[in-house]
Amino acid sequence: MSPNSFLGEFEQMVLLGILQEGDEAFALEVRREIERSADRTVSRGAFYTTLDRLERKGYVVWSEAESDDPRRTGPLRRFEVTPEGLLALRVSRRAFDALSRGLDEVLSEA
Amino acid sequence: MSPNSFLGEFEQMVLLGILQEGDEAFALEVRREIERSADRTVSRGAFYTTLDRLERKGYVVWSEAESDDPRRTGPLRRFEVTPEGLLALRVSRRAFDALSRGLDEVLSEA
DNA sequence: CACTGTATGTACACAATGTAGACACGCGTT
DNA sequence: AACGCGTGTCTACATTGTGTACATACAGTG
Repeated sequence: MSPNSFLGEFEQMVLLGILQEGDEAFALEVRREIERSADRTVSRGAFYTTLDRLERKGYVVWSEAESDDPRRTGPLRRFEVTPEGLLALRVSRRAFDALSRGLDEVLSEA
Repeated sequence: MSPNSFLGEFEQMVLLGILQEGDEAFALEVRREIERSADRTVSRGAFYTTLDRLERKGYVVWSEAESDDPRRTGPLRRFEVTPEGLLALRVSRRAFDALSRGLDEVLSEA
């Protein structure tokens, strides 16, 4: 029934990161958010590649933004999750929630 | 800090499925559990491949079991999540929980 | 003005994970 | 013996994850 095309692990994180940043979802801010939350490093290459794939799937869109920092140049991409992206995220979460039901104790660290 | 080697989406599901089945985590039971919870089909090939990879990583172990059904033959694998597997699962979840913080409303379906 | 450092973003290659299809095997039933 | 059913294996290929090297632009410094 479901599209059988699940979001990858990292794709979900990127989507969540964008949502976290709200209106201020500049690419590298999102990246930093993920690094903070997941306690790991994320290379720019990996990050932009994933962003582009999500865009191709129609799960995110972006627009140029200007910045107050005069040193910034180029596009400065600001991202937004589309309704389709949100839906995909929800579908994934629902599956996880169902599979995690009753396992809270096991899954929470000692 | 973290191993930077995240569990894949499907790998997590398999781990969760095994935990759900508890002592009765026979391969195809687990598979059915995932199909139920995630509302999608899972081919045997895909499933066993993932199981083998999890085993190579030391995240699951299995033992043969006999069955009450005389028609059943061959190994009949019963799985178990190792402490390492459980840890990996927790690490992944922690990252997701952190990234999802405050997004409950957005993520719950209408 | 060239030279260096910082901040974005892009291109590309390769590794890891996800997925299906075809194959093997053994037991009951016919 | 031929067939169907329930398990499990092998293998090829698609998708996703990840790093490295590169390009561009501005500010500050000499």
